[in-house]
This record gives sequence, C-alpha cells and structure tokens, in this order.
Amino acid sequence: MLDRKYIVENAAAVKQNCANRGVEADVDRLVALEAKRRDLLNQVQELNRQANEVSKGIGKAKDAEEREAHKEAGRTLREEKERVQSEHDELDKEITTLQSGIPNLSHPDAPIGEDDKSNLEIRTGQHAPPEFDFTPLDHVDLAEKLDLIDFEGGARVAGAGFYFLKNDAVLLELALTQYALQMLIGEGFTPVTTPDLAYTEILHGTGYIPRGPETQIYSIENSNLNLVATAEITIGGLLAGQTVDAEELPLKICGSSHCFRTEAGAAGRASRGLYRVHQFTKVEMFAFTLPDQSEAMLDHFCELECRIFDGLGIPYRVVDTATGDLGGPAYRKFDLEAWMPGRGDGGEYGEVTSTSNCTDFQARRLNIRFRRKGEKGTQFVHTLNGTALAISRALIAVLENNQQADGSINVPEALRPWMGKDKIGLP
RNA sequence: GGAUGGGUGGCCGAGUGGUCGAAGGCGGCAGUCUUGAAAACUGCUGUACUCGUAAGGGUACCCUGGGUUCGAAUCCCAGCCCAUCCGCCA
Repeated sequence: MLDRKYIVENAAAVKQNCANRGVEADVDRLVALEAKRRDLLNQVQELNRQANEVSKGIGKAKDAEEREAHKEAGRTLREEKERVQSEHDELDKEITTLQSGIPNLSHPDAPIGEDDKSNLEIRTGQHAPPEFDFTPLDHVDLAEKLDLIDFEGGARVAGAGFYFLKNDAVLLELALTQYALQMLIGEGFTPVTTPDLAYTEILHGTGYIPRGPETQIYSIENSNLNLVATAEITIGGLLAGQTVDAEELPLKICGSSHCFRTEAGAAGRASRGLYRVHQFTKVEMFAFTLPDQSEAMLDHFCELECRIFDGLGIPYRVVDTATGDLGGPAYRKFDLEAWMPGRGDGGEYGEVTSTSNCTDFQARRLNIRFRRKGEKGTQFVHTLNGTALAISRALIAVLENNQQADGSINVPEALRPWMGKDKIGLP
C-alpha cells in the first residue's frame, strides 16, 4: 500500500505510474475523498475536545442543576461526534479500498511496457542450452519412463494439478532443498520452516487477496486461515506489527514451505506436467532492510539465484520485469527463466524464480517499522523476496537439461552429495 | 475436545469509573561524581494522526468489536489470541 499523503501530494506521478503498469485506479477520487475525510477528522477531534472539557467540568459544578446542564451538553456533543465519526469511517473505508488498488511505485530503470513482452533480458547464465544428438523428451515423458512422478495418483486423491513425487524425484526434491538452504545459510540467512497456513490479514498485508472471485488462494472454511501461496506471506508476516531496531537490519531469512495455488483459469500445453501445479515446495529468500539497503539487497538476491542455477548447470536468462508485469507490491522485479528443452517446440525459457523489491509497500500494510537510536519516531522497513528454488519448476529444468540418449538423467554435481548417486537410471 | 488463568508502554509489572498516557522497576539517553570505568545520585525517555512557518496546541490508542455512562484500562456482552493442566494424538 502506498502512503495516503504521498498519493495526495504526488497524484500526477501516481496516475502516470498506474498507467505504466496498466492498472485502473481512481486516484482523483481518492484525493477528493481524502480532503473531505481530513475535514471530518478535524471536526471529530474538535467535538471530542469540547466533550472532554465538559466532562472535566462536572466535578467542579457547584450544584445539581449545573451538573445536569453539563451532562446534557456532554450528551449532545458525543452524539454529534458519533454522527461525524461514522461519516468519517465510511469515507475512510472507501479510501482504503481505493488505496489498496494502487500499485507500488516503479523503479525508474524498470522497462515500461504493458506485459512480459517488454521484459528486458539483462544477463544469461554460465551454461549454454544443451545440444542433443537425439530428440529430447519433456519432463512428463521422462518422469513416466523413469517412474518419478505419479500424476494420475495425484488426480485421484486431490484432482488435476496434484501429483506424487516418486522414487528418485523425492530424493531430488530433498537434495534441491538441501542445496539451496546450505548455500543461503552460508550467506547469512536464518533458515526457517514456516506455517503453511496464515491469517487473511497477513495475506492482505503481503498483497495477496484471498476469498475474492479471482483469488489464487485456497481458504479454510469457517476460519480466518488460508493455505499460503508462498513463504513470502508467512515470513513477511513474521514481524507484522513489530518495531525493530535499525541495527538489527538487514534481516535475511530463508524459509522452506509448501505453496498452494488454485491457478484458476490456467491450463494447456504451457502448463503441462509440473509447470503449473496446485502444490509445490519452495525455498524462499526474504529480507527486511533499511530503505537505503533494499536496492543492493535485490541485486544480492538476484546474484544468489544465478549462483544456484549456475551451480546446477542449468542454462537461463534473467529479465528485468516490465512495469505492466510487476504485480502490485513490487517496485522492481527480476525473473530468472531457465531453459527447458522439452517446452514448446525445441525448447523454451520458463520462469523458475522471481525476486522483488517491495520497498515499504508491504511493510505499511503489515505495519513493520524500525527505530533509529537517538531518533524520534519510526519508519517502515523495506521488504524483499526472492525464490531460491521452486522445486517443481526446478525439477523440470534439472530433468530435461540432464537427460541422456539412453533415457537416464545425470544428477548435477552439486546435488550428488545429497542424492547419494550421480545418475537416475531406468527402473 | 474439557478445565483454569491471562492479554496494560521497548521489557517486567501495578492500577479504587473522573485528577490515568497510565505507579513502580528494568532497559535506553543526558548529566553530576571519577584519571577512566563501574557504582551511586539527578533529569529525560511511547506511537500514530492532526492543527500550526515555528514555538506549541489538540485527538486517539491499556487484545478486538459492541454496550452502559456526562466520563471506561477499570463495569457489562461477544469474539480473538496466549499460557498451563487433563484427554487424544504424529
């Protein structure tokens, strides 16, 4: 959420930003309503002040008659205050709704464009896409041959989009998790495993909208809980309502969680197999920083993602995400797209990680502040998130890029210590 | 699931319907003393919003939401959360 005062004082810039991001938001109405709301707020405060004064005078009243007169005056003032207050509260609610619809500001260097076609490639990985002297299979066929994934079983139990990992795929998931966590711990992250459910307010705070018609979130009936779509939600919520000392920042946390997504309306070839599923495991990076640390932290996160995929020997490119493709909370976002030989005709890049600097957009909603020693008041922290490894999509890249002519899969060097083998062979 | 006890400032912890933004302690900051430090002593020390160029006013906030009252941290109702014990259980 952007700051109200900021929106009012920079309405033109905010409107331009909405246009760049392809977001419809009635900024003018917000500005008008906010002026009115302020006026009402002042009235409420003045009425309260008068009522307080009257109440204080009651003890000093010299006789019963005067006391009664004071009481009556107090009653009238409080009633009037109630009236103005409820008018104010209604406006406040509407403004908050408008405000929630306004996306974060955008980094001046973020490419301007309405969708991912405007994303700008900014770097590529150490490894070039592999040349096969045979026709490579996609991960669904590979998994079938090697008995690694049971999609039918998943569908039987929970419907399309669910799956059982099987045999060496299970070890691969654990190996990938270990590989990522070990690297991040080495980089000073505090590892956590997080709840897989979170309160609706926490989802809202991080910019997710559960329980709407277009929601991507599973909710638990008769409760205020939702299955999380990413550990970003729970780790961000970890400090909700807290004020931390500036010296404690930046705080780097990495978490492993399950991720649940309804993926309403998504189907087709591009989401075959593991690419778009309702549940997967993900190792997530998260940081709470001082405002002047967040840009460097975003580069750091991007760097780590590259290191993780270079370490796995997977070819990739990194794109600077266009304004229209940023999503609400992100100020700037880098996506890492891995080469998937089985995707499309002859291979395509597919998004495997995403790292965003959300500046104070999430922190404002979550009310996460920091205090500098010796300074009055508090400020909002900046939050950043980045995928270290989304296991399901990483599996696609690992399986497809490392397939051999004989149908086996070479286990990437970096995973061998955790896998206990260097080849996934035919059963 | 059952029973009980709780939710008060950065933390601990008191609080009789008005003088309570809230005792006291701890912590923090500044000062006195000291060669320096510690100790001791003295003073200061919440947040947000709002009015004001400023100095400085004002309003709100004692888990949340309602209610009673001229007036609620305090009384009433509902809810949420936490802790402990019992039961069940990985």
